[in-house]
Amino acid sequence: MSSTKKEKNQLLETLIGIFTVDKGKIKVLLMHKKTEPYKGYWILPGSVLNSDETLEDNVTDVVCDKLGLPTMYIEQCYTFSNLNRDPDNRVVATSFIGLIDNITLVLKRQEKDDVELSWFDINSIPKMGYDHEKILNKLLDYFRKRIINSNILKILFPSDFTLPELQKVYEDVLNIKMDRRNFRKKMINLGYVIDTGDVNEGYMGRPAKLYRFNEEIEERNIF
Amino acid sequence: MSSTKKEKNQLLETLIGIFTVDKGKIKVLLMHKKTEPYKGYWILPGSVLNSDETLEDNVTDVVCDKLGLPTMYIEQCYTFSNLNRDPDNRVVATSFIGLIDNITLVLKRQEKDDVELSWFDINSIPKMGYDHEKILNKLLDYFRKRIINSNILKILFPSDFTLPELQKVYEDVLNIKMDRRNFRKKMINLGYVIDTGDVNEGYMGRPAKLYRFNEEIEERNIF
DNA sequence: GCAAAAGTGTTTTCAATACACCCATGG
DNA sequence: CCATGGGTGTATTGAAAACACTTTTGC
Repeated sequence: MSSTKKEKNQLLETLIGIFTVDKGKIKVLLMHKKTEPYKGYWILPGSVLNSDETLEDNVTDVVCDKLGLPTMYIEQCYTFSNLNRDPDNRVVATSFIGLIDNITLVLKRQEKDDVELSWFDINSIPKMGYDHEKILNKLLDYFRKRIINSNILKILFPSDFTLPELQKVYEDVLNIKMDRRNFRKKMINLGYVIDTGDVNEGYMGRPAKLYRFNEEIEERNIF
Repeated sequence: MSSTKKEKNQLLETLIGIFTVDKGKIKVLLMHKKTEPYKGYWILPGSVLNSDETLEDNVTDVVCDKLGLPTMYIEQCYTFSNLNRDPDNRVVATSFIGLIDNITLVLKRQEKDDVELSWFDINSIPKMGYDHEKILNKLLDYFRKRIINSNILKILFPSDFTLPELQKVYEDVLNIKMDRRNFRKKMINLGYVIDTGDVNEGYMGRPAKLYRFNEEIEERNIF
């Protein structure tokens, strides 16, 4: 609302949508805003760019220092420059996606008690502050395209996984249904995944075989 | 882009790679720099962002006012933030591709005598100033991806064209060779182009049929 | 009639799709 | 033995790829 105390001409900020897979669902990490404007709303984590760092360095710093997460894979998505994005200043935002697998996340996460973070299912996003819902939607579009035209999901499935697990995530993100047999054929015959020889015991029903992504495969359309 | 007298903390600029098709070749429009630094080098057109405009508005203004070109189709590509991009200031650059067909270009272009512009074949780029060669390469990568996963080339072929012409451009940009029969089959059978019923007379050899892009086709992978 | 450039048809291969039954485990 | 979930095979369709000869024009 008011041009309160910030310096003028604060120009560039980063915003990051961090995605992980938890129990077969894609989640995004959002931050609860504790000050006006948009107090009580959820926002994408981010930070104003300093003059001595690149956007990518800034994002990595935000991830590590502010959120207490390990360094992760990031990709730049889009730069937003609408005049009224921020009620106080003219701020241009460059958005990123960040991907981290749940195992690394749990192992290397350091709790920060000055920020309230929460993981949201990408199909039920809460009320967001600023234009962050629009930005998150663009990040999701970008993520979906990357999932279709690459095997980027391997970053979220680094260790042994089952094909039904993987299929559920593809179906969840792309919002489609796939035939189990055809999915297996594609993944195995086209060489995207490799049978580890192990099985996933201790669950209901027949144990599933465990696979890992084939690192040798070139970047190309999967769906 | 800057000279030695600008204010500090000049933060954000736009850069645009404008592409057109001329005589079956893709060309990019570059500007000859007349002042230090990088005097005599070629650079991508662009301009510093004002606080009262979006990046997209800024690009459109550059295109119209500085270059004397008609408003054209643009897409944002990538934002570059290396610290040493510009020797004088810390400048972050958001890059765009611009596409315009040669007929509209010739009809609506207004000459500006304060800038020296030249079209370069994308396969023989001159020595460029700043980090613009790196940025142009990224723009070309982006453009190639868009050509593969959409029928964006239709913007450069708005009026009647022949399939051999179109094929040559695909081959030129993607640096591949295609079979004439298979190319025709794809374009016609999958509905990307429509036979206008006219033919291209007055050239050597058998006259070629004229086609136009099918506007009804949804965005999807072509190659 | 010949040079130049464009048009055309067939076969093979392989991924995409559709579809129904059997298998391994836990309780 | 039954409920749960995972694994498997076959037939069809359609695009991709490979490949050589004929047609239309200008000169």
